[in-house]
Amino acid sequence: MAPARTGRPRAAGPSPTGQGTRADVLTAAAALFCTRGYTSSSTHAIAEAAGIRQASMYHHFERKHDILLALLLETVQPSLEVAARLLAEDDEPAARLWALCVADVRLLSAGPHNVGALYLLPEVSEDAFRPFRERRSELETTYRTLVAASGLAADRVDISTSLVLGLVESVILQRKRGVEITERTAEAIASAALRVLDLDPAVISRAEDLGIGVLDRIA
Amino acid sequence: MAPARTGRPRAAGPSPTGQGTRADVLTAAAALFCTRGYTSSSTHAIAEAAGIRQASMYHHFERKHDILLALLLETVQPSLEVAARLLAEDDEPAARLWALCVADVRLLSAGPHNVGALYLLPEVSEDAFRPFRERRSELETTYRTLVAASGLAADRVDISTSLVLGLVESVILQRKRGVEITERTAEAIASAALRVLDLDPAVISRAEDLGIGVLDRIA
DNA sequence: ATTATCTATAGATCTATAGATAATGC
DNA sequence: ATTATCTATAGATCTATAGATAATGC
Repeated sequence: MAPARTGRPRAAGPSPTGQGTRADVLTAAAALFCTRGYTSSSTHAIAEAAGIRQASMYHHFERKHDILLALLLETVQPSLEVAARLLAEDDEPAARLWALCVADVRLLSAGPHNVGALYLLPEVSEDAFRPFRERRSELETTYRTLVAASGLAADRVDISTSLVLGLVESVILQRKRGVEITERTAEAIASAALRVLDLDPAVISRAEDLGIGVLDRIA
Repeated sequence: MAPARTGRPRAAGPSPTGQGTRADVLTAAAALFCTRGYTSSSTHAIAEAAGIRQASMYHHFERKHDILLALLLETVQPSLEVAARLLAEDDEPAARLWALCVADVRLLSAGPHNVGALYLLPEVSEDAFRPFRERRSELETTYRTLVAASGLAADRVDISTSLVLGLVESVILQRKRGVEITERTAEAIASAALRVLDLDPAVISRAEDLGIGVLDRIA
């Protein structure tokens, strides 16, 4: 969205993103929330980085909560879309799980800020962020569905799903440490996920091969 | 440490832990920091849970920072001790790595609070917590050393170490979701770590068998 | 006398609201 | 007239310090 054409001009110069004030605020808040956390990032600091005065943010967001909620939802949304498309495909579950892991690692690695770190903020368990937690829970259900369909003993589905999620989420901690995530890393994580499931090596090899095709089709 | 025998009596009754005020404060702060985070937990809220008035905390801790730092250091300390002992052993590296994973998962699962979550707080990257980050970095070095010694291609050591750490740390996120971690889970995670390294299945089996003995000896 | 607590508060925030202002649109 | 910004500020914090107080120890 282009900058507004009406309204009092900014005192501090033009929009840093050139995408309008809402985008300026979200970009500034993402940078601060990912590095310093939510409560420690004042609305004043966000506004300053967005190139406006503190009170002006309230023209675009009713409360500070709404800024983080918007960021969380726009972060999980692309993952949910990939997950929904994968659930509708007919390929082998292991190949689709591999593809989901690669896609999620790519999304977590993309962009200038480590937006996955938002999900680790303690404030996310507050009431205001329930809409995000529900979406996030849907995503985990997709992981669980694909794990279960990969031909695992039923009593290992829950723990295996957690371990797969742990591998994917490890890129968030990696980025926190400043490590750059490459496409090679994404595929290494997805393959590690299949090994964690303890599938037959032949099944794993084929899932990796098929997974590339699945990704091309849906991502 | 037993409650103090001198000093003005508390207005709010006896020490909740029965271990003295310092322990009361650390226990109260652990519960709050793990669930609501650092900046969101006021010194007033900590003091109230500890059974004293807000200002009385400053007799035991110079600054709020020092409370979190103490918690972080006492959380990483037992892991470092296990790691140091394992480095000094002669067993196969894969068996020692398996033992380190089990021991760390046990430590992360122990206690009433999810103290591992402290390590995920964004405030931990502030200057005041550098002493903790240094210890934590030593621990990661031990993981890397054991991974490297397990007979891996040199160009896979870094990524594999990150994945192993990710698996171990996944118990922090598990506990956040309310999942109880059992001994069976601890061993499942350690074994998953060896599979992530893509070691020969026979090597993995033996490492698991030997690992139990290593644990008995050092933990 | 020493100690650990207490009450009171200074000074620095921080969020959100009220209302003014300076643009464009009609 | 509408809009998006601005300035100013109310009211609610929150951390850390100052100094009083109520115990025990000697």
